[in-house]
Parts: sequence; C-alpha cells; structure tokens
Amino acid sequence: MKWDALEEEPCSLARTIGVIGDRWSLLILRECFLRTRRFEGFQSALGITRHLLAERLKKLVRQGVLRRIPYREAPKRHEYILTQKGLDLYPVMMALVHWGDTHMVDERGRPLLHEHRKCGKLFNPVMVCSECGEPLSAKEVHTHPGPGARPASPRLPVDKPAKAKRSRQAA
Amino acid sequence: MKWDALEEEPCSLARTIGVIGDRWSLLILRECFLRTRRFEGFQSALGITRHLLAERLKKLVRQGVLRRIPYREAPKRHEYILTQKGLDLYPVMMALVHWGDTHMVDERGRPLLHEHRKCGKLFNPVMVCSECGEPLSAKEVHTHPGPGARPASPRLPVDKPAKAKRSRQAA
DNA sequence: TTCATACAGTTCTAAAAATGAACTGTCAAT
DNA sequence: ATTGACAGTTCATTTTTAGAACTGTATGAA
Repeated sequence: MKWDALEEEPCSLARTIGVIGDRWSLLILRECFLRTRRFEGFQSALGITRHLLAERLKKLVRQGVLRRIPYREAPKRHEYILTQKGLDLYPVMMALVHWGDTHMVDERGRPLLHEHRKCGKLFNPVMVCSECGEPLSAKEVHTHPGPGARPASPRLPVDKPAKAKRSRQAA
Repeated sequence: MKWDALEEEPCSLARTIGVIGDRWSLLILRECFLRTRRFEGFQSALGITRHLLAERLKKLVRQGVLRRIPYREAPKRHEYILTQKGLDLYPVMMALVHWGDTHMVDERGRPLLHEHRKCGKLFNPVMVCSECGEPLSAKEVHTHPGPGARPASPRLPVDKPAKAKRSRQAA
C-alpha cells in the first residue's frame, strides 16, 4: 500500500493515521502541547534527526495541524504552533496517555498528573457518549455505514463466512 | 533514538507509541474491533504484506494487546483476539476516528456512524474530566510531575528561557 | 490418486525511509 | 575576526517495508 493512499480510504481512522500515524508526529505534537515551538526545542527534546524533524514539521503544516509563524526577520525564523485542527487532537493525546498510565507504568507510578482547572482536581480522561454521557466501551457501540462509506465495499469484511464450515470440530 | 527505548521513557504517551505507534498496528487493531480475527482476514482487509503482518501480530501478542488462540489443531491455526488491554484502546480508536470525522471527511460525509446501544442514538465520542464530567480541552489542563517522573529531567523542557533575550525586537 | 485451494506463515530481493554526521548561511555577541 | 545560536539541508549508511514467491498441512473435487 502506498502510504499517501491512506488519506483516500473511506475510513476516518485510516485518514487520521495518514496524518499523524508515523513514529514521530505524535511525539512532536506532544512537545507542541507542552509549549515547545521552535526547531531546536523539538530537536533537543526528542532526539529526532534534524532531517526528519524538518520533514515532519513541513507535513504537519501542510496538513493544517501546525501553523508556521515568523518571529524574527533578519535570519528568517519561525515558530510552529498548533492550529485549532491541531488542538483538536487533544483527546487523542489524552487517550494515548491514559492508556499508557493504565497499562504501561512501572512500579513508580505515573510520570505526569493532570489537573483540571475548572474543577481543580487531578483527573483521568474518560470517553463518553455525546448523547447520554455514559462512558463508552467497544461492545456497546454498533457501527453503520455513513454517507461517505464506499458504495459496494469489500474493504471491511465483518466476517469471512461461507468458508468457515470446516472448523465445526470446535463449534 | 532506538525505537525500543520509547518504552522506557518517563512518558505514558511515548510508551503507548512504543506499542502501537507504527504505521500498521492501529489499522490492525481497527480490524480487530471490527471482528476480524484471522491472518488472512487482516491481510486481505488491509493489503499489508504478509511478512509485516506476521511481525506486528507477534508484537501485539507479546505486548498483551492481542491473545493468540488455537481454533484448529491439524494444521495449527490461531485466532487473534483483543485482550482487556487491547479493548482498553477503544477510546484511542474513537478519538482518532472522531478527529478524522471532524477534519478529514470529503463532501460525502462520514464513512461510518456510531450508535450507542445504551441510549440508542447516533453519537460522537467526547473526552471528559473524570471528576467533574466537563469536556476537556488542552488549555484547561495543567500538568504536574507524577511519582514516575524522571528525577531531574531535562527531557521535557517547558521552555528554553535565558537565551531568548535577543528576540526582544518582537516582544 | 492427483490436483486445486484454503490457510498461516517464512524467505528473499528491491525499494523506501530513517539515522548520524557534517555542512550552509545569517546574524549577535565578544 | 571569531564564536555560537538557530534553522535548516545534504549525503552516506543502516534499518524497515514492499512485493513476490515459496513451504507445509489439510480438505474437497475430478
């Protein structure tokens, strides 16, 4: 599969991965959320090669996730800051962080705690249903093809029936 | 940076990326959530090379995200199914999908709609504070070092002060 | 009995991407 | 005149990925 083809897939997950689904983009964005704005800042915080950093920043700008803003004229210098589209990735970041907090901590505990300014408490992010407010889990969600679904699509086979007859020895 | 080093970083986001932050793992997991379980199913749905698919499945099993369960003896065959750790990635998937739905759809609209069985409505996933239930945004959250933070860490410099004096021409 | 097909991989070579290190160019401070 | 900060670019080397073919067990068909 060509990697750019992802953005044309009739799947919002695939398209999102086309934008931020490589090894570095999310780490660069982590730095953005931690208020890093400049090339050297990203580079020294992440240890990414300068070559790749330049590439990734360009891509994120092209995708509208970051904006490149001049902050000095003489030797042209720019800062990279999150656009609204970029800020909207916050739930993605929090979901990833929370999974790591839940499943990947060592005996010492979480590296970072989050405080919600509105209520003043340390919190966990919870994914809820916009309609009823209940926390979501995979089993309580049913998917339907939407208007942008591929018309007659063999792309997401929910099952491969018909051929599984043979495995009756276990059923 | 060695890629395995990510899992030792004192950052839950980095550790999570160490597990699922490559080009294919999240797409494989998408298929898992859509109830694909077998090698051929993943391969034909994704178009991933067989070689990589085998590698990624092994890694996901090693990480405890998938479990490899025999479903036929004669020619040994296995199914890959989500563990609880894997199911816990659901908020990550939903966050990614929702961002794609918001920022990456074409004129035709969303490829997939989600229905919440509990309330019967089509919904969007919303990330809220576990303490007060309000939706979260980056600006309302303050981070503190937790118990697992690196002791004297120059790893996540919130700023590079001291040297920025020169750029006063703009300030 | 032979042949084709399903399934779950493994092996191999070529192509693409990432790493590491050095280099470029502008300006400020010394 | 020299040094250092900053934001890249260039290039050789290494690592990953893609693409295709191959392996091996078993089933069903001819």
